[in-house]
Amino acid sequence: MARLEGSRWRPTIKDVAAEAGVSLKTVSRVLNLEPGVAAATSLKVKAAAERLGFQRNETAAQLRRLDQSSRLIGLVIEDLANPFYSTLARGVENVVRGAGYLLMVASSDEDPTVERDVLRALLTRRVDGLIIVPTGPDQSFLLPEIVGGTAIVFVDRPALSGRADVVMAANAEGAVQGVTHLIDFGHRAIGYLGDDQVIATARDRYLGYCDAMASAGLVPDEAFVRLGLHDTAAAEAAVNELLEGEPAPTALFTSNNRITVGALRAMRRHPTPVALVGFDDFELADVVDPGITVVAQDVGAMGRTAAELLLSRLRSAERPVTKVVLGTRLVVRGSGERRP
Amino acid sequence: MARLEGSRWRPTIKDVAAEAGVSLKTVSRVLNLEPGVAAATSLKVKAAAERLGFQRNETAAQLRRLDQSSRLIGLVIEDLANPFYSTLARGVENVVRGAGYLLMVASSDEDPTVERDVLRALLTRRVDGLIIVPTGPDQSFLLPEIVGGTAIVFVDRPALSGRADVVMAANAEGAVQGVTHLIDFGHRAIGYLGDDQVIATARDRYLGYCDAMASAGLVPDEAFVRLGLHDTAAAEAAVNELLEGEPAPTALFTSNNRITVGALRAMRRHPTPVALVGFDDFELADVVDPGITVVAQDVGAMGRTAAELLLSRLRSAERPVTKVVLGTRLVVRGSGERRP
DNA sequence: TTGTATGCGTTATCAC
DNA sequence: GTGATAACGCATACAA
Repeated sequence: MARLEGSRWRPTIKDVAAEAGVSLKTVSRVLNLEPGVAAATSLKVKAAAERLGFQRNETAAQLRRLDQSSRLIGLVIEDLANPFYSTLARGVENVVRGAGYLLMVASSDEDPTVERDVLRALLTRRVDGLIIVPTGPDQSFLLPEIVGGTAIVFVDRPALSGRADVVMAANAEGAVQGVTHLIDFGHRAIGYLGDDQVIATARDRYLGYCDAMASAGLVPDEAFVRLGLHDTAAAEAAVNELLEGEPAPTALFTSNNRITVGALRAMRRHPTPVALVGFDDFELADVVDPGITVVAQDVGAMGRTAAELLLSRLRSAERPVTKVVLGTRLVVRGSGERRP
Repeated sequence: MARLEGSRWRPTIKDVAAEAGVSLKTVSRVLNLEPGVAAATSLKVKAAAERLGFQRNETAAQLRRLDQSSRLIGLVIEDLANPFYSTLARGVENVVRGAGYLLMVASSDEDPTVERDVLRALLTRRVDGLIIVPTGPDQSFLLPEIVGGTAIVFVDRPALSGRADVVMAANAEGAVQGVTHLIDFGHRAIGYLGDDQVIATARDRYLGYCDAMASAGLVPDEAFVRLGLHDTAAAEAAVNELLEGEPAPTALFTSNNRITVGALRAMRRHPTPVALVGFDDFELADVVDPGITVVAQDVGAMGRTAAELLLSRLRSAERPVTKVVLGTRLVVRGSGERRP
């Protein structure tokens, strides 16, 4: 097959200037649409640029510009392959690209070390702003960056309370909503499946579960609570255990999309149907039988909101720090309305 | 709430040099781990950098470096929110980040104009390489970039045949496999649901369908073929039409993940069960009842392979152009084994 | 309307 | 071992 020969040479505005027989500055003016260039000169320059296949080196331009802005936004999420985060990322992308920014994405895999590494990498590239799903308990190493002029918005989970903008869901309230729904349908033995409690959303949702139970005068049976489930396989195993227990819960609250999927796998193999409400909506929730009742958050809106906050922060660093809490919505589909 | 004051000043190596009482070049040597610096000097410099919170400006470094490499990879896919592409993206990310590159992602929404715009934006940022799911019929505008030294790998669909590396699935063969499976189970009236035929994968899979039918001595009934379906809603409507027709097909081949989801929605409302085989696996394929038989491709592997090809191209521009075709795998789960 | 000189933050060259 | 100086590709200030 053919070989690719990269000459690795790219024309600069200097080359264009020589080609057009004008000065470097005139080329710069034409390319930046600055006024004060004769129409004929402009045409000459454009033709020369076209002939040479000139393409501006945005990296060099950024270096010299007064504001040093890179028009680059960094996004750090847990896992790009998780539909929750990819939907979030798409929301962010739509807004920032509409404003002329390019998006750099990195997955942290919930590992604070990885998170620090990718953040450092993004910062050395001088991104104008960062949208971060924070991992671990302490993001204070980012404070100097905020002072240094990098805009930062946390999303899904709070961090650097009061020092950076945050967009998140009403996690506790949403969990209360979902668990109360199960209680309203007559359930008392409600199992709870949750992620690692170091994750803020996991803590808040578990609190919501406890609150809802307490409000109904119920005491959660510790045997029905499984925490620290971080993937579908762990959730599947935990649900299997719960359903095989004696007594078994009559209902389950699965507190994120990974856990709900794992639970569905486990429940397929169990003859006795239990009620199920999940936190997070997912694509086929309406297709399985029965449809899965969920506490839905608008993940795309969460991403868009975070991006808008970031852009607004870029425009005015003086705007007061904002925290946006997006409401959740109970979507009734059948699985949550089974009676004990 | 608090206000954020960005002083917008960042220390440079010049500042570090002054702080450490050495020359700029010595700081550079220390930061780049170049040999020939006294241990004491090195410590002094490191301490000064630490005190000032120095962070190298990678953008400036790139500008002066001889190879001008940015350690940036651009990825252009159709839609980041589609699990197929986000899984692909994650595969790419894992490989390139492991090699010290950062990933810039952009969705083209299958629009050639958007594709050109984001590619131009990525190229002005001087990405070292591009991984592209090509949209539209002509990517020849990228040829100068290959010559200019940008490595390019196309993924999922071929482009610039023989001039750039490609990773794709065995689309026609996979479709043959799926449709033949339905034929083997006694189906003759097999409906085909496909995306817009300008998309290479859509064309190839439809060809596979036709081939499989022909091999069995069957003539596809035009009334059973619906093309140009680009989202779940369109697929759902098309399947509704097919299933309400007289006669209706006894089996369906849905040729991508969007279409399969739409078909499942439609089929939920139809009493007569039909057989179904889909192209692309998806997360809950084993959870719905019956499980969905699919022609699966390893999307993560496709992303990883594309990234590895790209890295290898970055290492040697002289390597012959390569085309990798990844096989598909029929996953039997129940929906494709219903008899007419 | 156009051009010259300077500098952004870093790496490269070459001298000491 | 260390440092002065040029240069990367472009924008900026200022001059003509």
